[in-house]
Amino acid sequence: MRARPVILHLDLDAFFTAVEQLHKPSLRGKPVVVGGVRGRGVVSTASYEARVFGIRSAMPTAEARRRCPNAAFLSPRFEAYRDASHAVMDLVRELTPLVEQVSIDEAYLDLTPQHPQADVGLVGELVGGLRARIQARTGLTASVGAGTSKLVAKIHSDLAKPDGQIVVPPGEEAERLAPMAVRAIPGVGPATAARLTAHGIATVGRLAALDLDEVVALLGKAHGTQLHAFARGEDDREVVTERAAKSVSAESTFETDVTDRVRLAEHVRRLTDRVGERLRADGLSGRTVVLKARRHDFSTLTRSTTLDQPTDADAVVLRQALRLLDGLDVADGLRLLGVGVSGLSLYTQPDLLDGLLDDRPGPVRTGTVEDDDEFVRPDAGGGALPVEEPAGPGDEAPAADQPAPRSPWRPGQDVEHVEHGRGWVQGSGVGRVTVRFEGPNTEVGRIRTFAEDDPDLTPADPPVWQPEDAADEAAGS
DNA sequence: TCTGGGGTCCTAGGACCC
DNA sequence: TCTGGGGTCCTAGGACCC
Repeated sequence: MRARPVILHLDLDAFFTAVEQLHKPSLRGKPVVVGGVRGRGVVSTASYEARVFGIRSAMPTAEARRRCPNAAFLSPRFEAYRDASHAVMDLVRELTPLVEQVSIDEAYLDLTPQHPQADVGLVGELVGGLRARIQARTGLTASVGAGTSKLVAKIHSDLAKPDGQIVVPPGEEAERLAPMAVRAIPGVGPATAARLTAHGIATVGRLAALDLDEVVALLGKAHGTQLHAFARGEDDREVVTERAAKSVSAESTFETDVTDRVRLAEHVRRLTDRVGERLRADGLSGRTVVLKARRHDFSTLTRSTTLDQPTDADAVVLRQALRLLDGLDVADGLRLLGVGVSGLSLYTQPDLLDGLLDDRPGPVRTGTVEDDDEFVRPDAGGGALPVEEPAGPGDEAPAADQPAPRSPWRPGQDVEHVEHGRGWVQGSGVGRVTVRFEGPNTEVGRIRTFAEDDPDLTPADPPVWQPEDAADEAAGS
Protein backbone atom coordinates (compact mmCIF):
# COMPACT_ATOMS: atom_id res chain seq x y z
CA MET A 1 0.00 0.00 0.00
CA ARG A 2 1.24 3.41 -0.88
CA ALA A 3 1.12 6.50 1.26
CA ARG A 4 -0.62 8.52 -1.45
CA PRO A 5 -3.70 7.92 -3.62
CA VAL A 6 -1.70 7.56 -6.83
CA ILE A 7 -3.27 4.36 -8.19
CA LEU A 8 -6.19 4.90 -10.56
CA HIS A 9 -8.65 2.52 -12.15
CA LEU A 10 -10.36 3.85 -15.25
CA ASP A 11 -13.40 2.11 -16.68
CA LEU A 12 -15.33 3.28 -19.74
CA ASP A 13 -19.08 3.39 -19.15
CA ALA A 14 -21.19 0.82 -21.05
CA PHE A 15 -18.38 0.85 -23.57
CA PHE A 16 -19.69 -1.17 -26.54
CA THR A 17 -23.12 0.43 -26.54
CA ALA A 18 -21.62 3.89 -25.96
CA VAL A 19 -19.54 3.51 -29.12
CA GLU A 20 -22.60 2.39 -31.05
CA GLN A 21 -24.64 5.34 -29.80
CA LEU A 22 -21.78 7.64 -30.73
CA HIS A 23 -21.64 6.31 -34.27
CA LYS A 24 -25.39 6.20 -34.73
CA PRO A 25 -27.19 9.20 -33.24
CA SER A 26 -30.60 7.56 -33.66
CA LEU A 27 -29.60 5.10 -30.93
CA ARG A 28 -28.86 7.80 -28.35
CA GLY A 29 -31.19 7.81 -25.41
CA LYS A 30 -32.58 4.43 -26.42
CA PRO A 31 -32.07 0.94 -25.02
CA VAL A 32 -29.19 -0.70 -26.90
CA VAL A 33 -27.84 -4.21 -26.40
CA VAL A 34 -24.57 -5.45 -27.90
CA GLY A 35 -23.87 -9.16 -27.88
CA GLY A 36 -24.62 -12.43 -29.61
CA VAL A 37 -27.85 -11.83 -31.47
CA ARG A 38 -28.47 -15.42 -32.52
CA GLY A 39 -30.02 -18.31 -30.68
CA ARG A 40 -27.46 -18.99 -28.01
CA GLY A 41 -26.02 -15.49 -27.78
CA VAL A 42 -25.54 -13.56 -24.56
CA VAL A 43 -25.39 -9.86 -23.78
CA SER A 44 -21.96 -8.26 -23.79
CA THR A 45 -23.06 -4.76 -22.87
CA ALA A 46 -26.41 -3.14 -22.19
CA SER A 47 -26.78 0.64 -22.42
CA TYR A 48 -28.02 2.35 -19.28
CA GLU A 49 -31.38 2.78 -20.97
CA ALA A 50 -31.54 -1.00 -21.44
CA ARG A 51 -30.46 -1.67 -17.86
CA VAL A 52 -33.69 -0.05 -16.72
CA PHE A 53 -35.41 -3.17 -18.06
CA GLY A 54 -33.16 -5.41 -16.00
CA ILE A 55 -30.89 -6.33 -18.90
CA ARG A 56 -27.37 -7.19 -17.76
CA SER A 57 -24.08 -8.46 -19.18
CA ALA A 58 -23.93 -12.26 -19.61
CA MET A 59 -27.70 -12.54 -19.72
CA PRO A 60 -28.96 -14.72 -22.61
CA THR A 61 -30.01 -12.42 -25.44
CA ALA A 62 -33.31 -14.27 -25.69
CA GLU A 63 -34.07 -13.23 -22.13
CA ALA A 64 -33.05 -9.64 -22.92
CA ARG A 65 -35.44 -9.64 -25.87
CA ARG A 66 -38.27 -10.72 -23.61
CA ARG A 67 -37.48 -7.93 -21.20
CA CYS A 68 -37.24 -5.23 -23.83
CA PRO A 69 -38.37 -6.29 -27.31
CA ASN A 70 -37.93 -2.76 -28.64
CA ALA A 71 -34.26 -2.43 -27.75
CA ALA A 72 -31.72 -2.32 -30.56
CA PHE A 73 -29.85 -5.66 -30.59
CA LEU A 74 -26.47 -5.34 -32.26
CA SER A 75 -23.60 -7.70 -33.00
CA PRO A 76 -20.29 -6.43 -31.64
CA ARG A 77 -18.02 -4.48 -33.99
CA PHE A 78 -14.68 -5.05 -32.35
CA GLU A 79 -12.69 -2.96 -34.78
CA ALA A 80 -14.69 0.13 -33.91
CA TYR A 81 -14.25 -0.62 -30.20
CA ARG A 82 -10.50 -1.11 -30.62
CA ASP A 83 -10.18 2.23 -32.38
CA ALA A 84 -12.10 4.01 -29.64
CA SER A 85 -10.08 2.20 -26.99
CA HIS A 86 -6.80 3.29 -28.59
CA ALA A 87 -7.94 6.89 -28.66
CA VAL A 88 -8.75 6.75 -24.94
CA MET A 89 -5.55 4.96 -23.96
CA ASP A 90 -3.49 7.52 -25.86
CA LEU A 91 -5.02 10.24 -23.71
CA VAL A 92 -4.43 8.16 -20.60
CA ARG A 93 -0.75 7.77 -21.44
CA GLU A 94 -0.39 11.52 -21.65
CA LEU A 95 -1.00 11.54 -17.91
CA THR A 96 1.47 8.78 -17.01
CA PRO A 97 3.50 6.12 -18.80
CA LEU A 98 2.60 3.60 -16.09
CA VAL A 99 -0.59 2.25 -17.66
CA GLU A 100 -1.77 -1.34 -17.34
CA GLN A 101 -4.55 -2.00 -19.80
CA VAL A 102 -6.51 -4.93 -18.42
CA SER A 103 -9.15 -5.11 -21.11
CA ILE A 104 -10.46 -3.14 -24.04
CA ASP A 105 -12.24 -0.69 -21.74
CA GLU A 106 -10.27 -0.73 -18.50
CA ALA A 107 -6.88 0.32 -17.26
CA TYR A 108 -4.90 0.87 -14.09
CA LEU A 109 -2.66 3.93 -13.86
CA ASP A 110 0.14 4.80 -11.47
CA LEU A 111 0.75 8.53 -11.12
CA THR A 112 3.95 8.12 -9.08
CA PRO A 113 6.45 9.11 -11.81
CA GLN A 114 4.77 12.46 -12.50
CA HIS A 115 3.22 13.19 -9.13
CA PRO A 116 4.96 11.29 -6.33
CA GLN A 117 3.58 13.68 -3.73
CA ALA A 118 0.02 13.91 -5.04
CA ASP A 119 -2.69 14.34 -2.42
CA VAL A 120 -6.44 13.80 -2.64
CA GLY A 121 -7.02 17.27 -4.04
CA LEU A 122 -4.44 17.08 -6.79
CA VAL A 123 -5.48 13.56 -7.82
CA GLY A 124 -9.07 14.73 -8.03
CA GLU A 125 -8.05 17.55 -10.35
CA LEU A 126 -5.92 15.30 -12.53
CA VAL A 127 -8.68 12.71 -12.83
CA GLY A 128 -11.27 15.38 -13.60
CA GLY A 129 -9.05 16.78 -16.34
CA LEU A 130 -8.46 13.35 -17.86
CA ARG A 131 -12.16 12.49 -17.89
CA ALA A 132 -12.99 15.83 -19.48
CA ARG A 133 -10.39 15.30 -22.21
CA ILE A 134 -11.66 11.78 -22.89
CA GLN A 135 -15.20 13.08 -23.27
CA ALA A 136 -14.16 16.03 -25.42
CA ARG A 137 -11.93 14.03 -27.74
CA THR A 138 -13.83 10.74 -28.00
CA GLY A 139 -17.37 11.46 -26.82
CA LEU A 140 -17.09 8.63 -24.29
CA THR A 141 -17.53 8.87 -20.56
CA ALA A 142 -15.21 7.17 -18.12
CA SER A 143 -15.50 6.48 -14.42
CA VAL A 144 -12.39 6.53 -12.25
CA GLY A 145 -11.56 5.29 -8.79
CA ALA A 146 -8.34 6.38 -7.11
CA GLY A 147 -6.60 5.29 -3.95
CA THR A 148 -3.52 3.75 -2.47
CA SER A 149 -3.95 0.39 -4.23
CA LYS A 150 -5.44 -1.32 -7.27
CA LEU A 151 -8.06 -2.90 -5.05
CA VAL A 152 -9.38 0.39 -3.69
CA ALA A 153 -9.20 2.06 -7.10
CA LYS A 154 -11.08 -0.77 -8.79
CA ILE A 155 -13.86 -0.99 -6.23
CA HIS A 156 -14.39 2.75 -6.33
CA SER A 157 -14.43 3.14 -10.11
CA ASP A 158 -17.39 0.78 -9.94
CA LEU A 159 -19.07 2.89 -7.27
CA ALA A 160 -18.41 6.06 -9.29
CA LYS A 161 -20.32 4.79 -12.34
CA PRO A 162 -21.57 6.20 -14.53
CA ASP A 163 -19.46 9.20 -15.45
CA GLY A 164 -18.05 9.84 -11.99
CA GLN A 165 -14.89 9.73 -9.91
CA ILE A 166 -13.96 8.90 -6.34
CA VAL A 167 -10.61 9.50 -4.67
CA VAL A 168 -10.23 7.57 -1.43
CA PRO A 169 -8.08 9.32 1.17
CA PRO A 170 -5.18 7.20 2.50
CA GLY A 171 -6.08 5.50 5.76
CA GLU A 172 -9.79 5.21 5.05
CA GLU A 173 -9.55 2.00 3.01
CA ALA A 174 -10.62 -0.60 5.56
CA GLU A 175 -13.46 1.42 7.02
CA ARG A 176 -14.90 2.13 3.57
CA LEU A 177 -14.71 -1.51 2.57
CA ALA A 178 -16.14 -2.92 5.80
CA PRO A 179 -19.88 -2.42 5.08
CA MET A 180 -19.68 -3.67 1.51
CA ALA A 181 -20.96 -7.09 0.42
CA VAL A 182 -18.12 -9.61 -0.03
CA ARG A 183 -19.06 -9.76 -3.70
CA ALA A 184 -17.62 -6.25 -4.09
CA ILE A 185 -14.09 -7.65 -3.80
CA PRO A 186 -12.63 -8.55 -7.18
CA GLY A 187 -12.06 -12.29 -7.14
CA VAL A 188 -15.19 -13.06 -5.14
CA GLY A 189 -17.60 -14.59 -7.60
CA PRO A 190 -20.81 -16.55 -7.10
CA ALA A 191 -19.10 -19.66 -5.73
CA THR A 192 -16.92 -17.88 -3.18
CA ALA A 193 -19.74 -15.57 -2.11
CA ALA A 194 -22.03 -18.55 -1.56
CA ARG A 195 -19.41 -20.32 0.51
CA LEU A 196 -18.80 -17.25 2.65
CA THR A 197 -22.51 -16.58 3.09
CA ALA A 198 -23.04 -20.16 4.16
CA HIS A 199 -20.65 -19.42 7.01
CA GLY A 200 -22.48 -16.26 7.96
CA ILE A 201 -19.97 -13.94 6.33
CA ALA A 202 -21.81 -11.43 4.17
CA THR A 203 -19.75 -8.27 4.49
CA VAL A 204 -16.13 -7.37 3.90
CA GLY A 205 -15.90 -6.30 7.55
CA ARG A 206 -16.90 -9.75 8.76
CA LEU A 207 -14.33 -11.31 6.46
CA ALA A 208 -11.66 -8.91 7.70
CA ALA A 209 -12.41 -9.86 11.31
CA LEU A 210 -11.62 -13.57 10.71
CA ASP A 211 -8.23 -15.10 11.40
CA LEU A 212 -6.12 -15.85 8.35
CA ASP A 213 -6.24 -19.57 9.19
CA GLU A 214 -10.01 -19.58 9.08
CA VAL A 215 -10.15 -17.90 5.69
CA VAL A 216 -7.51 -20.23 4.27
CA ALA A 217 -9.37 -23.26 5.61
CA LEU A 218 -12.49 -21.99 3.90
CA LEU A 219 -11.12 -20.83 0.55
CA GLY A 220 -7.73 -22.45 0.04
CA LYS A 221 -4.26 -21.10 0.49
CA ALA A 222 -3.80 -18.67 -2.39
CA HIS A 223 -7.34 -17.37 -2.61
CA GLY A 224 -7.81 -17.27 1.14
CA THR A 225 -4.59 -15.39 1.78
CA GLN A 226 -5.36 -12.80 -0.86
CA LEU A 227 -8.96 -12.23 0.18
CA HIS A 228 -7.98 -11.95 3.81
CA ALA A 229 -5.59 -9.13 2.88
CA PHE A 230 -8.06 -7.50 0.49
CA ALA A 231 -10.79 -7.45 3.13
CA ARG A 232 -8.45 -5.38 5.29
CA GLY A 233 -7.72 -3.03 2.42
CA GLU A 234 -4.20 -4.43 1.99
CA ASP A 235 -2.93 -4.73 -1.58
CA ASP A 236 0.64 -4.29 -2.80
CA ARG A 237 0.15 -5.25 -6.45
CA GLU A 238 2.10 -3.11 -8.88
CA VAL A 239 0.82 -1.55 -12.06
CA VAL A 240 2.39 -3.72 -14.77
CA THR A 241 2.67 -2.16 -18.21
CA GLU A 242 3.58 -5.24 -20.25
CA ARG A 243 2.38 -8.78 -19.81
CA ALA A 244 3.25 -11.76 -21.98
CA ALA A 245 0.39 -13.87 -23.31
CA LYS A 246 0.10 -17.32 -21.72
CA SER A 247 -2.27 -18.95 -24.18
CA VAL A 248 -4.07 -18.43 -27.46
CA SER A 249 -7.42 -20.06 -28.12
CA ALA A 250 -10.53 -20.01 -30.24
CA GLU A 251 -13.89 -21.52 -29.48
CA SER A 252 -17.45 -21.36 -30.67
CA THR A 253 -20.87 -22.59 -29.75
CA PHE A 254 -23.08 -24.46 -32.19
CA GLU A 255 -26.61 -23.30 -32.90
CA THR A 256 -27.74 -26.77 -31.93
CA ASP A 257 -25.76 -29.59 -30.35
CA VAL A 258 -23.62 -31.62 -32.74
CA THR A 259 -22.90 -35.35 -32.64
CA ASP A 260 -21.53 -35.82 -36.15
CA ARG A 261 -17.79 -36.45 -35.89
CA VAL A 262 -17.16 -35.24 -39.42
CA ARG A 263 -18.72 -31.90 -38.62
CA LEU A 264 -16.86 -31.72 -35.33
CA ALA A 265 -13.54 -32.45 -37.02
CA GLU A 266 -14.20 -29.82 -39.64
CA HIS A 267 -14.94 -27.35 -36.90
CA VAL A 268 -11.73 -28.22 -35.09
CA ARG A 269 -9.87 -27.48 -38.31
CA ARG A 270 -11.41 -24.02 -38.60
CA LEU A 271 -10.64 -23.22 -34.96
CA THR A 272 -7.08 -24.45 -35.43
CA ASP A 273 -6.64 -22.14 -38.42
CA ARG A 274 -7.69 -19.17 -36.32
CA VAL A 275 -5.35 -20.08 -33.49
CA GLY A 276 -2.45 -20.69 -35.86
CA GLU A 277 -2.94 -17.38 -37.61
CA ARG A 278 -2.84 -15.52 -34.35
CA LEU A 279 0.20 -17.42 -33.10
CA ARG A 280 2.14 -16.54 -36.23
CA ALA A 281 0.90 -12.96 -36.30
CA ASP A 282 2.19 -12.53 -32.75
CA GLY A 283 5.41 -14.45 -33.37
CA LEU A 284 4.50 -17.08 -30.81
CA SER A 285 4.63 -20.84 -30.67
CA GLY A 286 3.38 -23.19 -28.03
CA ARG A 287 3.97 -26.69 -26.71
CA THR A 288 0.59 -27.66 -25.27
CA VAL A 289 -2.47 -28.18 -27.44
CA VAL A 290 -5.81 -28.04 -25.63
CA LEU A 291 -9.17 -29.23 -26.88
CA LYS A 292 -12.21 -27.92 -25.05
CA ALA A 293 -15.69 -29.34 -25.35
CA ARG A 294 -18.94 -28.37 -23.72
CA ARG A 295 -21.61 -31.04 -23.57
CA HIS A 296 -25.35 -30.82 -23.92
CA ASP A 297 -25.66 -30.43 -20.15
CA PHE A 298 -23.18 -27.51 -20.14
CA SER A 299 -20.47 -29.52 -18.41
CA THR A 300 -17.05 -28.69 -19.80
CA LEU A 301 -14.24 -31.07 -20.67
CA THR A 302 -10.66 -30.26 -21.57
CA ARG A 303 -8.09 -32.61 -23.05
CA SER A 304 -4.52 -31.57 -23.60
CA THR A 305 -1.26 -32.90 -24.90
CA THR A 306 2.23 -31.49 -24.72
CA LEU A 307 4.72 -31.61 -27.58
CA ASP A 308 8.49 -31.91 -27.38
CA GLN A 309 8.94 -28.66 -29.28
CA PRO A 310 6.83 -25.54 -29.54
CA THR A 311 4.97 -25.10 -32.79
CA ASP A 312 2.90 -22.51 -34.62
CA ALA A 313 2.01 -24.84 -37.49
CA ASP A 314 -1.65 -25.50 -38.19
CA ALA A 315 -0.94 -29.07 -39.30
CA VAL A 316 0.79 -29.96 -36.03
CA VAL A 317 -1.86 -28.37 -33.83
CA LEU A 318 -4.64 -29.92 -35.92
CA ARG A 319 -3.22 -33.43 -35.70
CA GLN A 320 -3.10 -33.22 -31.91
CA ALA A 321 -6.52 -31.58 -31.59
CA LEU A 322 -8.11 -34.28 -33.76
CA ARG A 323 -6.44 -36.97 -31.70
CA LEU A 324 -7.90 -35.43 -28.56
CA LEU A 325 -11.32 -35.21 -30.22
CA ASP A 326 -11.10 -38.91 -31.10
CA GLY A 327 -10.82 -39.72 -27.41
CA LEU A 328 -14.02 -37.88 -26.56
CA ASP A 329 -17.46 -39.41 -26.21
CA VAL A 330 -19.69 -37.19 -28.34
CA ALA A 331 -22.75 -39.44 -28.47
CA ASP A 332 -24.86 -37.05 -26.38
CA GLY A 333 -23.87 -34.07 -28.49
CA LEU A 334 -21.53 -31.12 -28.01
CA ARG A 335 -22.65 -27.52 -27.82
CA LEU A 336 -19.17 -25.97 -27.95
CA LEU A 337 -15.74 -26.82 -29.25
CA GLY A 338 -12.52 -24.93 -28.59
CA VAL A 339 -8.88 -25.27 -29.56
CA GLY A 340 -6.07 -23.61 -27.65
CA VAL A 341 -2.30 -23.54 -27.46
CA SER A 342 -0.45 -22.77 -24.25
CA GLY A 343 3.08 -23.11 -22.97
CA LEU A 344 3.93 -20.24 -25.27
CA SER A 345 7.36 -19.00 -26.11
CA LEU A 346 8.51 -16.08 -28.16
CA TYR A 347 10.61 -17.08 -31.12
CA THR A 348 12.96 -14.32 -30.21
CA GLN A 349 14.65 -15.39 -27.01
CA PRO A 350 17.90 -13.46 -26.82
CA ASP A 351 19.60 -15.97 -24.51
CA LEU A 352 19.47 -18.58 -27.25
CA LEU A 353 21.74 -16.38 -29.31
CA ASP A 354 24.43 -15.94 -26.70
CA GLY A 355 27.79 -16.75 -28.19
CA LEU A 356 26.38 -17.06 -31.67
CA LEU A 357 26.13 -13.45 -32.69
CA ASP A 358 27.85 -11.76 -35.58
CA ASP A 359 30.53 -9.21 -35.01
CA ARG A 360 27.98 -6.61 -36.01
CA PRO A 361 24.90 -7.57 -34.13
CA GLY A 362 21.77 -6.17 -35.72
CA PRO A 363 18.12 -6.49 -34.94
CA VAL A 364 16.63 -9.90 -34.62
CA ARG A 365 14.32 -11.36 -37.23
CA THR A 366 12.00 -14.29 -36.85
CA GLY A 367 10.68 -16.20 -39.78
CA THR A 368 8.84 -19.24 -40.90
CA VAL A 369 9.96 -21.46 -43.70
CA GLU A 370 7.32 -22.97 -45.91
CA ASP A 371 7.57 -26.54 -47.08
CA ASP A 372 8.59 -25.65 -50.63
CA ASP A 373 11.71 -23.82 -49.56
CA GLU A 374 15.12 -25.29 -50.05
CA PHE A 375 17.36 -25.41 -47.09
CA VAL A 376 20.96 -26.42 -46.78
CA ARG A 377 21.80 -28.15 -43.60
CA PRO A 378 25.45 -27.69 -42.73
CA ASP A 379 26.04 -31.20 -41.46
CA ALA A 380 24.36 -32.76 -44.51
CA GLY A 381 27.13 -31.69 -46.85
CA GLY A 382 25.13 -29.10 -48.69
CA GLY A 383 22.24 -31.27 -49.83
CA ALA A 384 18.74 -29.94 -49.80
CA LEU A 385 16.67 -31.34 -47.00
CA PRO A 386 13.07 -32.30 -47.67
CA VAL A 387 10.49 -31.00 -45.31
CA GLU A 388 7.38 -33.04 -44.82
CA GLU A 389 4.14 -31.86 -46.37
CA PRO A 390 1.62 -30.50 -43.98
CA ALA A 391 -1.62 -32.42 -43.81
CA GLY A 392 -4.23 -31.05 -46.17
CA PRO A 393 -7.89 -30.68 -45.33
CA GLY A 394 -8.72 -33.87 -47.19
CA ASP A 395 -6.18 -35.99 -45.39
CA GLU A 396 -7.27 -38.63 -43.01
CA ALA A 397 -6.67 -38.05 -39.36
CA PRO A 398 -3.85 -40.27 -38.11
CA ALA A 399 -4.67 -43.13 -35.84
CA ALA A 400 -4.69 -42.25 -32.18
CA ASP A 401 -1.75 -44.48 -31.34
CA GLN A 402 0.42 -43.13 -34.12
CA PRO A 403 3.07 -40.76 -32.84
CA ALA A 404 3.30 -37.38 -34.51
CA PRO A 405 5.96 -37.35 -37.23
CA ARG A 406 9.06 -35.48 -36.18
CA SER A 407 10.48 -32.69 -38.19
CA PRO A 408 13.98 -33.39 -39.48
CA TRP A 409 14.95 -29.96 -38.23
CA ARG A 410 16.39 -29.49 -34.81
CA PRO A 411 16.71 -26.30 -32.84
CA GLY A 412 20.20 -24.91 -32.89
CA GLN A 413 21.02 -25.90 -36.43
CA ASP A 414 22.66 -23.21 -38.49
CA VAL A 415 20.99 -22.03 -41.65
CA GLU A 416 23.79 -21.27 -44.07
CA HIS A 417 22.28 -19.59 -47.05
CA VAL A 418 21.28 -16.37 -45.35
CA GLU A 419 23.71 -14.05 -46.96
CA HIS A 420 23.52 -10.93 -44.93
CA GLY A 421 23.20 -12.31 -41.47
CA ARG A 422 23.00 -15.62 -39.69
CA GLY A 423 20.08 -17.88 -39.07
CA TRP A 424 19.38 -20.73 -36.69
CA VAL A 425 16.57 -23.16 -36.53
CA GLN A 426 14.79 -22.39 -33.32
CA GLY A 427 11.37 -23.99 -33.29
CA SER A 428 10.61 -26.85 -35.57
CA GLY A 429 7.45 -28.54 -36.67
CA VAL A 430 6.42 -30.76 -39.48
CA GLY A 431 6.13 -28.81 -42.69
CA ARG A 432 7.21 -25.59 -41.10
CA VAL A 433 10.50 -24.58 -39.63
CA THR A 434 11.10 -21.52 -37.59
CA VAL A 435 14.35 -19.77 -38.09
CA ARG A 436 15.90 -17.09 -36.03
CA PHE A 437 18.01 -14.42 -37.63
CA GLU A 438 20.65 -12.08 -36.49
CA GLY A 439 22.23 -9.64 -38.84
CA PRO A 440 22.18 -6.14 -40.26
CA ASN A 441 19.23 -4.84 -42.20
CA THR A 442 16.72 -7.08 -40.52
CA GLU A 443 13.65 -6.24 -38.55
CA VAL A 444 11.21 -8.26 -36.58
CA GLY A 445 8.73 -9.68 -39.03
CA ARG A 446 7.67 -12.78 -40.83
CA ILE A 447 9.55 -14.34 -43.66
CA ARG A 448 7.52 -16.19 -46.20
CA THR A 449 10.09 -17.96 -48.26
CA PHE A 450 13.74 -18.66 -48.02
CA ALA A 451 14.90 -19.79 -51.41
CA GLU A 452 18.55 -19.00 -51.86
CA ASP A 453 17.82 -16.77 -54.81
CA ASP A 454 15.05 -14.94 -53.03
CA PRO A 455 15.51 -11.33 -54.10
CA ASP A 456 14.39 -10.25 -50.69
CA LEU A 457 17.48 -11.83 -49.26
CA THR A 458 20.11 -10.34 -51.50
CA PRO A 459 22.51 -8.04 -49.70
CA ALA A 460 22.15 -5.42 -52.44
CA ASP A 461 18.53 -4.86 -51.62
CA PRO A 462 18.05 -5.59 -47.96
CA PRO A 463 14.49 -6.37 -47.02
CA VAL A 464 12.49 -4.25 -44.67
CA TRP A 465 9.92 -6.30 -42.85
CA GLN A 466 7.26 -4.63 -40.82
CA PRO A 467 5.18 -6.31 -38.16
CA GLU A 468 2.14 -5.11 -40.12
CA ASP A 469 3.27 -7.22 -43.05
CA ALA A 470 3.34 -10.19 -40.78
CA ALA A 471 -0.19 -9.56 -39.57
CA ASP A 472 -1.51 -9.11 -43.10
CA GLU A 473 0.15 -12.24 -44.26
CA ALA A 474 -1.15 -14.27 -41.35
CA ALA A 475 -4.62 -12.97 -42.09
CA GLY A 476 -4.33 -14.59 -45.48
CA SER A 477 -4.24 -11.48 -47.64
C1' DT B 1 -34.73 -20.82 -27.66
C1' DC B 2 -30.75 -20.68 -20.53
C1' DT B 3 -26.09 -19.89 -20.11
C1' DG B 4 -20.46 -16.23 -25.57
C1' DG B 5 -15.63 -15.90 -26.19
C1' DG B 6 -11.26 -14.49 -24.77
C1' DG B 7 -8.37 -14.97 -21.15
C1' DT B 8 -5.85 -15.77 -16.03
C1' DC B 9 -4.84 -18.27 -11.91
C1' DC B 10 -5.25 -22.13 -8.64
C1' DT B 11 -5.70 -26.99 -7.03
C1' DA B 12 -4.94 -31.76 -6.95
C1' DG B 13 -3.26 -36.17 -8.31
C1' DG B 14 0.05 -39.01 -10.69
C1' DA B 15 4.49 -39.70 -12.98
C1' DC B 16 9.12 -39.27 -12.61
C1' DC B 17 13.63 -38.07 -10.80
C1' DC B 18 17.10 -37.67 -7.33
C1' DT C 1 13.31 -55.79 1.14
C1' DC C 2 6.69 -53.02 3.17
C1' DT C 3 8.85 -48.29 1.94
C1' DG C 4 11.04 -41.33 2.40
C1' DG C 5 10.49 -36.88 0.73
C1' DG C 6 11.08 -32.89 -2.16
C1' DG C 7 10.76 -30.87 -6.71
C1' DT C 8 8.98 -30.54 -11.30
C1' DC C 9 6.09 -31.59 -15.10
C1' DC C 10 1.74 -32.88 -16.97
C1' DT C 11 -3.28 -33.23 -17.05
C1' DA C 12 -8.12 -32.02 -15.76
C1' DG C 13 -11.24 -29.18 -13.71
C1' DG C 14 -13.03 -25.03 -11.72
C1' DA C 15 -13.48 -20.08 -10.27
C1' DC C 16 -13.22 -15.73 -11.92
C1' DC C 17 -12.79 -11.46 -14.95
C1' DC C 18 -14.32 -8.42 -18.86
